[in-house]
Amino acid sequence: MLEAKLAEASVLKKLLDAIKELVTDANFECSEEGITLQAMDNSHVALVAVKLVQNGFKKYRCDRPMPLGVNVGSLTKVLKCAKDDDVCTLRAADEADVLNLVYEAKNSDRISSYDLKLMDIDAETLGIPKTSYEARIVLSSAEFTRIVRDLSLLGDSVRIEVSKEGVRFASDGEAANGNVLLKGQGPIGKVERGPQGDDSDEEDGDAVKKEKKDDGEEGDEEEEEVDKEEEGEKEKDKKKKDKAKVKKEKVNDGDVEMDEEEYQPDEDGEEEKDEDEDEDEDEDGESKKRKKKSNSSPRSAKKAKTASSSKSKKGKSKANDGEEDEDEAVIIQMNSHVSLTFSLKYLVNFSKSSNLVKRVELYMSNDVPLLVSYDFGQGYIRYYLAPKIGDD
Amino acid sequence: MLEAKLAEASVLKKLLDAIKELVTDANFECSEEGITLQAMDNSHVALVAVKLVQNGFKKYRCDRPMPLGVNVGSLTKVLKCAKDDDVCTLRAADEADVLNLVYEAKNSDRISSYDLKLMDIDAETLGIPKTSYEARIVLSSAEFTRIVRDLSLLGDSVRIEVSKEGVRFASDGEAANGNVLLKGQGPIGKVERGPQGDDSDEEDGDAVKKEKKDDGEEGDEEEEEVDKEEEGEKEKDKKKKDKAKVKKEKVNDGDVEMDEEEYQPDEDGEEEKDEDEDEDEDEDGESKKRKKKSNSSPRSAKKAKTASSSKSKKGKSKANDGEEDEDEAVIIQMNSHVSLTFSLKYLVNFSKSSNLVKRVELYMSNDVPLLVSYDFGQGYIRYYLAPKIGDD
DNA sequence: CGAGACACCA
DNA sequence: TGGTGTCTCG
Repeated sequence: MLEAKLAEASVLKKLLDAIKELVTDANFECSEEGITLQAMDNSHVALVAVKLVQNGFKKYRCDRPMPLGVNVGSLTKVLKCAKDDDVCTLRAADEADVLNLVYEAKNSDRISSYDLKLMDIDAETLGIPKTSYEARIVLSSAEFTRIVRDLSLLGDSVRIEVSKEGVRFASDGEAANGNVLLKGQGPIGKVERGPQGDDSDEEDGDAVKKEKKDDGEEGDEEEEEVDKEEEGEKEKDKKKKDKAKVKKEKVNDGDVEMDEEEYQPDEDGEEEKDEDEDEDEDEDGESKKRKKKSNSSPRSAKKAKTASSSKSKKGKSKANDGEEDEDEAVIIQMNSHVSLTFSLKYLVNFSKSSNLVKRVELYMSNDVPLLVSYDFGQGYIRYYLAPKIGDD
Repeated sequence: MLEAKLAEASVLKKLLDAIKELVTDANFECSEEGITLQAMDNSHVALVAVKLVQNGFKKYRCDRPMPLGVNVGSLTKVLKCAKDDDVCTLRAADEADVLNLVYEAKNSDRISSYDLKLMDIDAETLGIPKTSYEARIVLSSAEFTRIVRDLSLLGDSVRIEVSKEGVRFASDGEAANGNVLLKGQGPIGKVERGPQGDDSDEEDGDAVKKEKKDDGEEGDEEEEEVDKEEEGEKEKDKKKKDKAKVKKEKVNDGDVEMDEEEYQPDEDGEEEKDEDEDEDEDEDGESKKRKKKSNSSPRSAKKAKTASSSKSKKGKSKANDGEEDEDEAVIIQMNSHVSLTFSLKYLVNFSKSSNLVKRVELYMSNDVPLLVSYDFGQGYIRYYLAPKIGDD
């Protein structure tokens, strides 16, 4: 028995709008912690992971874990029948073959009820790729949308390069080449943490296939071999980082809002700096400067809040003028130089989630899938996209 | 000789936008009472009737009845050349082969003149179906649009069911079933009147063909036989109702603004309650309560106003807070349980008229065409749609 | 201003 | 039935 009441149907509507062109069928996994969905896109290049946490619901009850296999297109249609501000209740009996959605108008003189046929979907065990990264970018989701849309006019791929200079998005096309450089707010610091969530333990990052790079002419120096040997490197690397992460989170337990400030980068900053890149010689210098930046990071306070964070954040930014550019600031954290090439088609698709929340986070390491994370108060939607191989 | 001056071209524009996809050619019948248009849609399933009453014009003169056969698409194009707030004058000489449209900008520094070629169109004598109904629903035209558009995502047909519970729109589709229940404002009363207009005398309700029901799996218990025998019932029924209606209209003649209040439901309320349904046992009680509802009915005052009613109404609802939900309230009147199935495609099409006026009225009786009526101050646009047969 | 939806056309 | 153009919505 599942009964989940959302205060506003709009969240669900936006989520499904965001994934409907990526995924045709998917299981909504309901458990007492909330509802999650994980699915590969149809070409198995991208992976999408959605979570709606239990306490983001007005009311939530799920007696025992149950997968609800839905056709995403059908669910999207049914959700189109909800007004954005309708109260939306999802119900499914155990072993039910339909998911019942009830929409109640705010003034409650209209009650709509929809029964969506459920289907059995093979629960493909999807490995979520590694959870620690060499680079983390936080920027306005609207700006991210704009960048990938702009570049998609020129070419099919974008090379995302994180360096001390900032983060550069570059695309080469038939008619024109273009690139966008984001400078970042303050000095570049170390990557302070991976995405927050409960899927940190799943470790087989191979669910997202490597995509054959089909355009762009630069840097094919390593190819597959590096891919293999990096895999080994990453494995060790990840263990190290997980250890570091544990320490970090313990420190943060005392004061969640201080997580960025209290984090000690010196240890794992040195540890994590390992492979291919050799431009990190002066990173210690940057680490020192970074402390100043961290103190002014708007993200630190926002990120730790749960549930209604997006609302409260908005109110805050209205209230005090000093932070109204909070949505615009670009935060760049980097342990080592990262350069990856991705299909713009997917990134454009991912960026549809920008209507969910003002900020988006990008996590990258060389030769592993990019993570694009939209964390809204009541949960998150995350996309993983394998890089095109052969990028420099 | 016809000369008809409209204060705002927008009315005509909207009217033609509303019918242009339903009708390709039609006669505008001009007489001293105004201009009417009646046409079957191209597949002869739906009938559309438009009236522009004489006193809704800024100036109106029509010496003798004349039909103006126009290609609706062409007229639409010509009307697109008018700005919404242009003063629009229609002119046609007797026996003319063109209709002249003149648009004068409000500041009158621009005068446009268009001559639309006329054509001879067989005046198919169109029977308007019966004018008294077992159920009457008045609701926000935007909400009606929304409901039929939502349900059209799921299936091809909608079952509209009026009961004491309210009015339910239900559609079954491949992927999902859905229904919308509107509760109605206040207790459910008797049907207090049919649509107001001058077409009450035309009685052959068969102009709108019965449409073969092609989907929906429930309730085929009766089929054709009932259809036949109901036809006889309706014939008697209609006579009774027409009598009642005459009486009613006489009452209303004295004070058109009071038509709902002054109407005495006891007589024809009893008379009209006749056939199939047996859930009217407590309707007398409801009739008494209904008076209270009627007094607060926003529709009564609004309906009778002419010309600029929609504008003034809007201003009013802004001005005094008590009536701002005037546009949202659902009024349900029912003599007996009604359940009919219609093609959503047509209803969606009809609902395009919602930009003409905030409220729409639905009139229904079992096994006869649905009437969807948009009454704006200067006239009306009404649609008749045959039910799919075999519905329960 | 972009994108989805809808109608028209081929 | 699919593609294209327009329109309205976000």
